[in-house]
Amino acid sequence: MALHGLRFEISAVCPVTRARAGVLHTPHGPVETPVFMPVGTQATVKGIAPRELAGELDARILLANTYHLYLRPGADLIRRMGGLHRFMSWPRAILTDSGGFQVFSLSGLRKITDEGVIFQSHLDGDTHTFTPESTVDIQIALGSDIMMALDECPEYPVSHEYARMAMERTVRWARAAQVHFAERRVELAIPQALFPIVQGSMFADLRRACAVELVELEADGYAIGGLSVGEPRPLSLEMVEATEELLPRARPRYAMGVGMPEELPEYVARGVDMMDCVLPSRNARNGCLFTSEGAVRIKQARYKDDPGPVDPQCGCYTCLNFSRAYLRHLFQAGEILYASLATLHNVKRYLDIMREIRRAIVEGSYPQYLQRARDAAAAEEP
RNA sequence: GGACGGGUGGCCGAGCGGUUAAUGGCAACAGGCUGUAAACCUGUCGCCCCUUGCGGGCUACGGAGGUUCGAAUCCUCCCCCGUCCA
Repeated sequence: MALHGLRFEISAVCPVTRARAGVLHTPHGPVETPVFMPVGTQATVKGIAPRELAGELDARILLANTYHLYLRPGADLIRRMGGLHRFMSWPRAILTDSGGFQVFSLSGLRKITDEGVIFQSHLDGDTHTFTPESTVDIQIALGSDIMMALDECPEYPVSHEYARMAMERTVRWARAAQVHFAERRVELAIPQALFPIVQGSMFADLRRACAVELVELEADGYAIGGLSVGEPRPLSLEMVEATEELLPRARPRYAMGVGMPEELPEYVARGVDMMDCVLPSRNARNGCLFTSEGAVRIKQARYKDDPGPVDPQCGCYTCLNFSRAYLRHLFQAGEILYASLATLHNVKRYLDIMREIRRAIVEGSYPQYLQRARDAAAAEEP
């Protein structure tokens, strides 16, 4: 049995769906799952202070990005400043993405080889190389609680042949990362965890093959990556279904980069414990607020003189104190407070959804919850 | 009173005889955003018409005339605005 840096306790299991509720015991505190992890790419969830994240929002874990922090301000600097937690004054858990997604999204600036990725910085064009080993080292320097193995996230659509090649490379990289990490873990006596990432594009056979290979690593947890890259929504869920049953039940599963609010219960129903997505924060800044009654595009003229709160059901600072008219005004005026208030609300919405989901699982009523969520989502269809 | 410089679509501002309903920018409006190159990007943006495809009609560059096949662009007068000189 592998030495797990991360204890995962399953506290309740849905008798009908694949959903389960648990607690992830990280070096920086417990994380109740299913969990949504707000994205703080550059060591900040844009627009929200850690005081709010840990206080009102009560987020237990954030995402940060290896690629961005490596380029700026540099992993070594962050290490010298006491590590990422101290640097950004976030005492709770942090998961760092490996930079694999940037390999995908910066496709014009990179070259993939078996050894790793050669890419150009989007900041100054400098050439850099990421290898499975180097990204582990960077993440160790950052001091994240959960590190991700370097992977290749293919675009969509892609041929079966290419998807297979990328998947096999991702498996090789995951092994290399795991071996390197195992050495470093013993050497440094660090409590961090490392997740490999299941790839295989939208081909169930490749997803399964990948999962089988990765499970042999006896990793701390498993991520399902390469979703939400432009494919039809049902495909994402199918890929999770194809993968999930092969992953060890005792380990956390992380669906990377998903999803829309109404999709969250669907992933959980398919056995996903962890998710992250830029939607709540990015869409907030771009004028789209998620509410219990669907999306409110606060930038629309119809809210110009709307005195009501963004979401009457929401108890966040924004909803308790400000009108839609005021928020729209702030958005129109380009005021920085808008981003802050809007992001606070959207992230709260996501975290609230996850808390509702968890409560339903624990109470044994998740199937009913899921049905209600589906009905509500269907009612909001145009 | 005189000398210059100006008045362009919601605003600023190009154009200075013809493919100009009129470059740009801003504003406005709509849409998009899924491990964040994103406080970003795309589209629309005079009015009316069969949504018919680079389609048709009307009204437009301070006002009124004029020159010309053709004018926001040239000429005349008038009205405003700015700067300077008395």
